[in-house]
Amino acid sequence: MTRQAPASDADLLFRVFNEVGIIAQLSSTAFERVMPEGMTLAQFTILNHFVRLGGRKRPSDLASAFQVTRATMTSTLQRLEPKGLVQIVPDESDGRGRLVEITQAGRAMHEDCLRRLAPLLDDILAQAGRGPFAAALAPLAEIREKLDRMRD
Amino acid sequence: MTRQAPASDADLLFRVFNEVGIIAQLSSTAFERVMPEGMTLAQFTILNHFVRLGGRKRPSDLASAFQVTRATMTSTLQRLEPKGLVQIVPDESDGRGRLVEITQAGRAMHEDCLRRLAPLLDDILAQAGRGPFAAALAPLAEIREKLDRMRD
DNA sequence: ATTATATAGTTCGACATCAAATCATAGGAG
DNA sequence: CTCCTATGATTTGATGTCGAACTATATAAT
Repeated sequence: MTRQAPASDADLLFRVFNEVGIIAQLSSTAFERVMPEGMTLAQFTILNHFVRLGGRKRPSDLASAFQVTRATMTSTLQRLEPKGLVQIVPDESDGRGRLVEITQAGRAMHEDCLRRLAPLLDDILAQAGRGPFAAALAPLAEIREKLDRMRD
Repeated sequence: MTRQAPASDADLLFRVFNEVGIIAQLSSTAFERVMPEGMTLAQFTILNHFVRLGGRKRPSDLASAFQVTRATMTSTLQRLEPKGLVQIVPDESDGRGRLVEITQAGRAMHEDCLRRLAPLLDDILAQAGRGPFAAALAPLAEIREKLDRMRD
């Protein structure tokens, strides 16, 4: 039902990356459609990080945590800060660095996002069940880890 | 090894979408780093479509085939056409429509891309093996299919 | 101390992407 | 035939993303 067996290993990889690309696309736009006006997945991901782990982080540490360039992180932080969702202060111990932390408004926004996301996740679970997700998680984590390591 | 079991179904979905997002990011930038100057994954994907299936397609059909908006397809075609990789002609049977087809230069570019991609795929296979890809393909296809259907 | 190299952050230009608005043509209802 | 709605394509404005170039500070080498 899911088509024929791949003709080669290259073909297999091609198909996996293709599915991954489409799912990333569909899921991120579905997420953003239910989020509060102006919030994006990239911005939410940063708020989520601080809600889970707390503390302060340098922009470059956030960049490597999320596998984006420092330039990308600069850009995203420049949208979060004016909205008052994060606060950025100079790093006293390093004249080059800055430190990012979440604000109360940021926590509230995160809560709001989670509330709005819940029905969407329920919908997806109702449609697909947890089966394919449970089956996909471990192999995806392994692929991600290897690709990640290849970058260095 | 791959962390703890998810605390909830929502958490499971979260993690899968997170892995998918990172893999999509890493793979597309890895692809683009080996491609000829100026070629992107989005552009290659279109050439690939025509090499595999031939014929002519309307932009809106391409858009739905690749799960992007018509606006996105317009933008990508506007980069391919000036490079002479595709040709766009008016649709005689519909005054609104246009028809896209690949050119000889487009086929040559596609060949070149494939040649450059091969070592990268070999690299990935050497690092990760085909195992995780084979394990991930079917569940990913199922997830994609369900998400896809939810859009309508 | 001076110089060289590395690192943190930003800026810039390019591309992909979306949503919303717009324009043109097609097709159907009266 | 006229009007209304649907559809194909484009434009516009915003965001995320990259790589490359740049500024400033830190660290190491001599």
